[in-house]
Amino acid sequence: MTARQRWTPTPLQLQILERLFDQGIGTPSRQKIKDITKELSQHGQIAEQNAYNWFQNRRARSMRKQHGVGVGSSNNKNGESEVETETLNEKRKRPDGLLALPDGNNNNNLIGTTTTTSPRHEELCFQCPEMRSNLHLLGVHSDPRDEHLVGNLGLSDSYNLYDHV
Amino acid sequence: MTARQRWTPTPLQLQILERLFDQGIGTPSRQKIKDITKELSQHGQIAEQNAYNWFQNRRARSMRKQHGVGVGSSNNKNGESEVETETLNEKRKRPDGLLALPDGNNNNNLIGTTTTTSPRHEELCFQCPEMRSNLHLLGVHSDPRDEHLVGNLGLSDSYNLYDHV
DNA sequence: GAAATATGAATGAACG
DNA sequence: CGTTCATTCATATTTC
Repeated sequence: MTARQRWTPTPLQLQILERLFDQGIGTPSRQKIKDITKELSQHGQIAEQNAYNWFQNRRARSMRKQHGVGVGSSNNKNGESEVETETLNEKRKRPDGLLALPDGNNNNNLIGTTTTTSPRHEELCFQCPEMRSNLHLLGVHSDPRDEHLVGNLGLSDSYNLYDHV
Repeated sequence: MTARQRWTPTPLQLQILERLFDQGIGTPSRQKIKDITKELSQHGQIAEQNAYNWFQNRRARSMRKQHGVGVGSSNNKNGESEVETETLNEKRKRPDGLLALPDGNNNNNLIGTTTTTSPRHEELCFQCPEMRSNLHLLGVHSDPRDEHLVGNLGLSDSYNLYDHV
């Protein structure tokens, strides 16, 4: 069983998540999580728990400047609120113009004992699609069915955005 | 340039780190990390994050040795006497199966030159790890806050209410 | 020099 | 919510 045990968000999903995190402040409500998950499902495999964890991790990572070295940047003792402005931080940085990557060897199966020394390394796996997503309307379904997919996450349904507008 | 993209501890630093690790500090607190980093700074360049990561990796590595991964074949490379009786607590078990994604959508055609004129292929080729690597190298990791890129991400107006302008 | 390995770094998931 | 564990990724190092 070589299935992925760990969810890995696709770039599109990441994009959406980042955007949501950027505009959202804190922990999304449960309904929101469901909604987001539903939308993200259109772009890849995802569960509500994944989205929830992602937001939690994201927030925890954002608030890691004064408390601990935690995981992330080197050391940021600034008192500025990074929660909304961490745009300046660059996490996934790749070194300067050294990205002249060798030809894509599309096989990193390290456990494989076979010597897959395929001499042909013609990169062929790059069909990067447009980043534009047809992510249109997020279903504003007023379906308050309470699914216990992730159990009680302790999410507060305090501000239901749907009711606000 | 071409400097150490990755921190490499000097032998002296490694010595200190190992000694500290041997003392039984399974989880050094942040203050400890700071202190240790201070100490290590006298022997070479280091950041708190480095020390933190080092301890994390060290601990994870030790745990792995004890339990034995048993990936696939009987790839048992035991014989390490370095593992001490530090913290052989019970390993955190994670009952899988919850997020076992079906492999139906994992067969991403990388070549993509087929006559698949399907209109929506946004996330078609973004599941395999090898592609992720290539994408990283190419810096295709989408900019989180790129407005025009995210353009019609379709953050529906319901969500925009957080965007208090 | 390429493959195999060691290991630092990133991150999803879980615990308290 | 903050912290920690576990897994993966990327790169430095070693080996052949």
